[in-house]
Amino acid sequence: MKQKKPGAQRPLKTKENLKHTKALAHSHVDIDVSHLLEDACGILRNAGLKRTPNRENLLRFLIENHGPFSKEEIQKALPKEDFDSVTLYRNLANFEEIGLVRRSEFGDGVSRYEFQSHPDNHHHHIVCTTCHKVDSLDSCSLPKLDDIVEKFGYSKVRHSLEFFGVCKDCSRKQK
Amino acid sequence: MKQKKPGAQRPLKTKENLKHTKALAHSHVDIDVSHLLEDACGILRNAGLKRTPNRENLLRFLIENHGPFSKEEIQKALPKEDFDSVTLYRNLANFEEIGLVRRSEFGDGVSRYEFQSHPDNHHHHIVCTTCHKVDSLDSCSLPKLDDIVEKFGYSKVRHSLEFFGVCKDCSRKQK
DNA sequence: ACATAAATGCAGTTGACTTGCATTTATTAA
DNA sequence: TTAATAAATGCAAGTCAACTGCATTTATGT
Repeated sequence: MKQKKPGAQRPLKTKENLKHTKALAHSHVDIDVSHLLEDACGILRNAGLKRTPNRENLLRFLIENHGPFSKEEIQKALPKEDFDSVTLYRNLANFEEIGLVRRSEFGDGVSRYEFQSHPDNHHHHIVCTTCHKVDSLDSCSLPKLDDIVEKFGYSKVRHSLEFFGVCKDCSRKQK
Repeated sequence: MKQKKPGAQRPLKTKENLKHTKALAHSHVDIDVSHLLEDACGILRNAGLKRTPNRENLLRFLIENHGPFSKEEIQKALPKEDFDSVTLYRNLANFEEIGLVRRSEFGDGVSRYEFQSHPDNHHHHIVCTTCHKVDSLDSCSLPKLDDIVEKFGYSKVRHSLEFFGVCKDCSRKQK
């Protein structure tokens, strides 16, 4: 179950594009964050995973900030006593497995992760091929490229659409 | 971007047999392949890239076979005197840059490449998450997941859709 | 508080992909 | 045809994200 990535392009500059929407003391946002965090921890528990400070900090960061983020970006944003790289990778993999986070790849050899409050909470991204900024697109339907260009001011737009599933042969064998 | 009429010659590594005007008993498929190859080489030339035996063999393989293929798969299929890995990577990168091939990633850490006879010849893939077999899907519009499941016998289908472009800031700077 | 299964983190490994550089080769001009 | 030269090649060595093994620590149910 290797999930390695190609170092296809150049290393990517990880600058600060985190949204610091840190909230006021008792806003809806805070309440939502707490709620989402508790939900997530419930899912952890159901999956037989422990609620560790590492995981809680990681989850909180992903819930409070709108990704997707690379491991590098996550590490910079977290308390440095947390997050040996190995632990971070392992937790992200765990979270992905139980559906708490979604992993994306943008062709630069780095995986990026974002919180997924619900499996149906599915959307897509547009990535600047120059500065690597990532914007999120709403729905799950294929928007017209022109609309995207217009709405976000992007030019030279291309897209990549891949489906993943279990083929007939494999699902037969698995039975 | 047409260049010249194809003389439809064999792709040998010896350089002085380019005048073999074969002509007969070949199927439409062969003719198409030759034609596509000549077109591709014209694009090479226009891009200032040389027509080497390596590149010609690589192009022919990609034209004759329906990818996408990993570097590993390509290497196995080609004459072993061709294709040191480095050269292969470099040529694939060159081809991608001038639009002759399209690179895809399916999350297993390996880039895959396929011939793209025309920039508009754009389609998508469905990948078995178990055996990694890849099927191609026709058009460029978002098919209904159910249809795919039905048509190809896939189950547990998910998809990934990413857009790439140059954002407002970057295109401003580039001017 | 205890037992224990899971989580952590260091060190070391993997593997896809790149880079540097000396050599070879396709192309263009003489 | 040949000479000039810019590009292509290929070996060795490097890079870097991501992974594994294992000894240690810790969360959790009893």
